Amino acid sequence: MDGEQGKSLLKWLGETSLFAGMDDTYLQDLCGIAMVVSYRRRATIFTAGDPGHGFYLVKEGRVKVYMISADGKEQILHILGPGEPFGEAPVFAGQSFPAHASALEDCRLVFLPRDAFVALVTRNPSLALNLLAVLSQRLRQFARMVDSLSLKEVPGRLAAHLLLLSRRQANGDELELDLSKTQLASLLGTIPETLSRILKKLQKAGYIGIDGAKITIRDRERLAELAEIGKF
Amino acid sequence: MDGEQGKSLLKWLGETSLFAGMDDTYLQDLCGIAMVVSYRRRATIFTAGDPGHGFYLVKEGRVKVYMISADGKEQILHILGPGEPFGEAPVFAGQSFPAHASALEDCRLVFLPRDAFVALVTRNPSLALNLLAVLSQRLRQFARMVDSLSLKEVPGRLAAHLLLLSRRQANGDELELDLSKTQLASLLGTIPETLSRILKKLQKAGYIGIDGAKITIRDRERLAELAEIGKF
DNA sequence: GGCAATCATTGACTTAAGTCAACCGGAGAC
DNA sequence: GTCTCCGGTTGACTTAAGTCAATGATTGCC
Repeated sequence: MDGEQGKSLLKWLGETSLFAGMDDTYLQDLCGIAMVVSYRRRATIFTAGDPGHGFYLVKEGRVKVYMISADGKEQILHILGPGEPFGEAPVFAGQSFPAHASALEDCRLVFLPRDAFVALVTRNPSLALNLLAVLSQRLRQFARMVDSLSLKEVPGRLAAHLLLLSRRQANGDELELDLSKTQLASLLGTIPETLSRILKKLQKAGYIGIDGAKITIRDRERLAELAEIGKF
Repeated sequence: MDGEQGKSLLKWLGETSLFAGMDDTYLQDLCGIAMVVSYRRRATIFTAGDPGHGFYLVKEGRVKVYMISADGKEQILHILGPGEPFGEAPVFAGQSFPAHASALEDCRLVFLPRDAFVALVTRNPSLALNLLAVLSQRLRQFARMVDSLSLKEVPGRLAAHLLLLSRRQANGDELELDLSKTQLASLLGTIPETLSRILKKLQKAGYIGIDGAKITIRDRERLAELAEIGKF
């Protein structure tokens, strides 16, 4: 690894929420074990059942983690962007990856091999706490997801997602879908046909305006209620 | 806290998977901050949104962690038995409990207040690793649950659950449901009526025999296939 | 020991959402 | 420039599973 790259990688790692506030000496160790890898759009990063010899941090691009049913239907579990880690479960709970991961866009990832990383965690309580925070946060997301899949209908899930995007993008009542509708359907636990119909239904009912991937929230009040109640 | 109880609590804590292999000095600290609390069957332990000032370990009895929809339908996220922790998410990801918890049976819990516990984790890398393992394991469970809710039909989920119970109880092809059918329905993301019909359907198809809460697996092969494929 | 309350089962009906198939339109390939 | 392919949309139809209601079966409470 050349010095210039090594240095900027160190700086970058220190800015991720996982390693924020860590001593430079530790970050140096980290850089020593880190490997930067690239994947093209649609490339498979790992598959359920693969032995997990380490985990990843997204440096550039976006990644999806998902499950596939026997007949090929896909359910996206997470979308990860720059700075976010994924594939950590097998690092601490032994075994293998429980899900598949692939690149949504061309991307660059940092791979951290398991053993060296575990050793680092052992010597570094604040890193352990950061990790615990990340995993706890993810458990929370999963709980919401189960709640939503089991107790809400598609319109409710969609409404919740639109409000989430709106909050994230902080652009008033305007927002832009950052996934293809096919991928969004998979994230919401449905199929493109259904998503398409429900978007239109929400538009007809005056909840939203649609212009391609651009959505305008027209009645935030009722959209929030729909997300809450879960039924249209 | 009297000496006799304090001593046995220490021994008990040392035997849980979370604190296994921890030094007695640390366990002593732990006992110092632990509080044993009792709940009657059906009692609420915490509610979604409650500030999480600590987490719990089940000492005796069983606990359910669940979500409730606006119209009262329940989805069980976990069932916890002796030795298992719950409510840890808010300890590390700030904020409040994301779900509800209540006692399935009269039970006795150990409550560990947040701040003292975090301090302990900081000084104790092996505890941190144990915790990371527990949370990772739970993430895995959640991934399976999302998979199952989104990509499998009720018969598939039920088949998977029966096989799980059979493995856990290790009693050949005989197994006993350890939850009321209403609670089982809630765990599988359905309602008692549907569960009842599907049990009967599996019986008619020769997959299982039913005698109250006692189930006999009659065709493990096809049951496994059903669990895998997810469709009847 | 009998009454109330909860749990389980069954039937008739409704409905959300999936399937299958056709079609449109834009992006990129040649 | 035209062709192909993929993503999105729409319509007609099917189906798994939920709702509502009634009835039994158990459990446990005075």
